Amino acid sequence: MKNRFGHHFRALLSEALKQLYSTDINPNDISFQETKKEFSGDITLVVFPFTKFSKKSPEQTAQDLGAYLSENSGLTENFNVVKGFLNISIKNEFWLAYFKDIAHDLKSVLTDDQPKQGAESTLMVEYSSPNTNKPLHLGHVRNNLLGLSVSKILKAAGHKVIMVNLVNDRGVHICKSMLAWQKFGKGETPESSGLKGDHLVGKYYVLYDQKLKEEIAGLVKEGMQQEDAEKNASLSQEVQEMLRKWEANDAEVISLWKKMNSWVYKGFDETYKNLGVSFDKIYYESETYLLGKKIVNEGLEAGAFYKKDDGSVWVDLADAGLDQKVLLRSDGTSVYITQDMGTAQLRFDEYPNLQKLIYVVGNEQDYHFKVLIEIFKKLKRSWAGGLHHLSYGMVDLPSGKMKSREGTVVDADELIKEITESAEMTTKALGKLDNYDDAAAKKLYHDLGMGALKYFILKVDPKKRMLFNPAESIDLNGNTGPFIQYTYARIKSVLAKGAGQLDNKAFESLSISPEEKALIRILYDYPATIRSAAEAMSPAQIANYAYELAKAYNHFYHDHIIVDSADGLRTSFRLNLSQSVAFTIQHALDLLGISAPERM
RNA sequence: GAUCCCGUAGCUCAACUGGAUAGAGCAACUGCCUUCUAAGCAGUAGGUUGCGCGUUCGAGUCGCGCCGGGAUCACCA
Repeated sequence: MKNRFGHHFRALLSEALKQLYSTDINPNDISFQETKKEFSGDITLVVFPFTKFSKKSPEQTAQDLGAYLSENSGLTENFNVVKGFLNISIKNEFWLAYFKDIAHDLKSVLTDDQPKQGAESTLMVEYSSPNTNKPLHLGHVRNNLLGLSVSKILKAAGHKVIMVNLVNDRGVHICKSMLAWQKFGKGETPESSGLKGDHLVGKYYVLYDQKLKEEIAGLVKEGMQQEDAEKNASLSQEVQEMLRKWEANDAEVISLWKKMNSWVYKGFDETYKNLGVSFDKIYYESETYLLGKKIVNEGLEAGAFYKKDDGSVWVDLADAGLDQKVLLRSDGTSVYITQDMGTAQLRFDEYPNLQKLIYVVGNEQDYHFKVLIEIFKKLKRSWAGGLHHLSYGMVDLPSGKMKSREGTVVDADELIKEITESAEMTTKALGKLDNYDDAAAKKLYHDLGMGALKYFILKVDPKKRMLFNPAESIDLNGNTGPFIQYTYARIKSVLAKGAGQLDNKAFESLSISPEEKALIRILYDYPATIRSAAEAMSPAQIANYAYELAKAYNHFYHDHIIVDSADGLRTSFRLNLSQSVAFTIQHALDLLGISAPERM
């Protein structure tokens, strides 16, 4: 049971078991659940587990416990027993009292309900982490949306969160686009070509691959073996040479590298802005890739790692069920994981209060992070248990996997553009643009398009692989972002109509309809939903919650007149209820990075 | 080959971590705008939860074995 009164009833039930059956059960081992809607009641206790103590039938046990709880809880209206299920109805007064609180100040209720956590619960979320050799694609979009939303949810749950990005700005793959531009670019720039910087650089990354393939094909035609041709192709040798020069700080190469990276960053900034993501701090791999060697040496001295005859350094993780892993090459240079060891150490040095370091990285790197965590356990770092890989599934297309070589990658910028245009078309077709100036209309299209996209991606459990169907992602009906946004705008419209009629708050005397009670119940669940979503690091829980709430509100809206001149108290109640729902929807959407338009 | 993840309605996803008759949306069909936004509401239809054993009062959920899909197993990142 996620509700707070679950706690109240757990303690009481524990006492009941002691009184009635002389059995000691820890209240935390007891759980209540929501009553299914086909039965009457609010919360349900499954009594089967207790029959072995009561030595009575499930029905009789439920009766006994129900009578006890009913007498002693002070919250119980009545109860009924169906088979082994004890259904308890909570008094309307309880719901109305809670509602009075949130109608008075929902914001405080939300924050008061989260555990008080100070700077000692600082968390760091690393996400996005792009390569600077090509533009962002759909896979990055899922990463960015998850990283942003998880960060916001953790903040809402009372943590201090530092959002960081680790930009992969160096390495062979970066040199490939640099080399191709140098050889074939003829000085092309974003300005001269009109191309967005990251797309321009991406173009040369692709071009490198093409040219290399051509060269290899030529060599093979001349009689060389495929493998030798790949090694001996002048392009791949030049790339290696360029990387060596980069690492040797060669002025010309560094200058080219800086120039092209600056193009990419400008392009990324635009995409990030459209996605609504931001970072508190950006790490660059060019500045961190050498970190970690010291840790390797330390581990070597401590006997946690070992050196092979050729000079390479390894860690043996067999006792953790993993393999051996290389940490330093035989020439002494560092590999990918060495860098990650260094940055992790750096971050815990920089932020001594850091409780958790959360990596938002795709599940193809599950093994990598298992290794990283085991390494730090072996090094006996106190914070090793604070490393957490938030592993998310790949994004598939209806046509199958995204493959950059086959050109089936969905480009992030293109996607954003199309989805915004689609929102524009629908909005115009529905004729909803009275009194909008151009700027407001443009913002609305963007908010709706991004609302559709973000909700579509975030409503799926992060752990699961998901299918991205472009046609469905722009859908605005049913279980979609715009449906929830629409509900918000609709409430805003009602509130405008009832302006000035919210002040009468003597709700105690009101009887409430099932639809109204359902709404209060759902509102009541929100703080616990935030906690649960934070613990699971799952924006999907927030998305599903927002949908449930919007759906319940539309049901209520359909069945009841809100602004009723004949009944001021009821009007005030329903307006307050509507306002609370609007606030909660807006809050939940914000946790997903989605904005709620005032009208649409 | 080894290890890990996933199989729920035609499609996309839920199912409060072992509880009642497995729920939503899309697509299909049927109703509801003279009343606060119809991007809405209500209804019909759609299931042997991949298959088989087992654990127990109870299994989509836990265990074992198959079948199918994916990922990882570089001195790449």
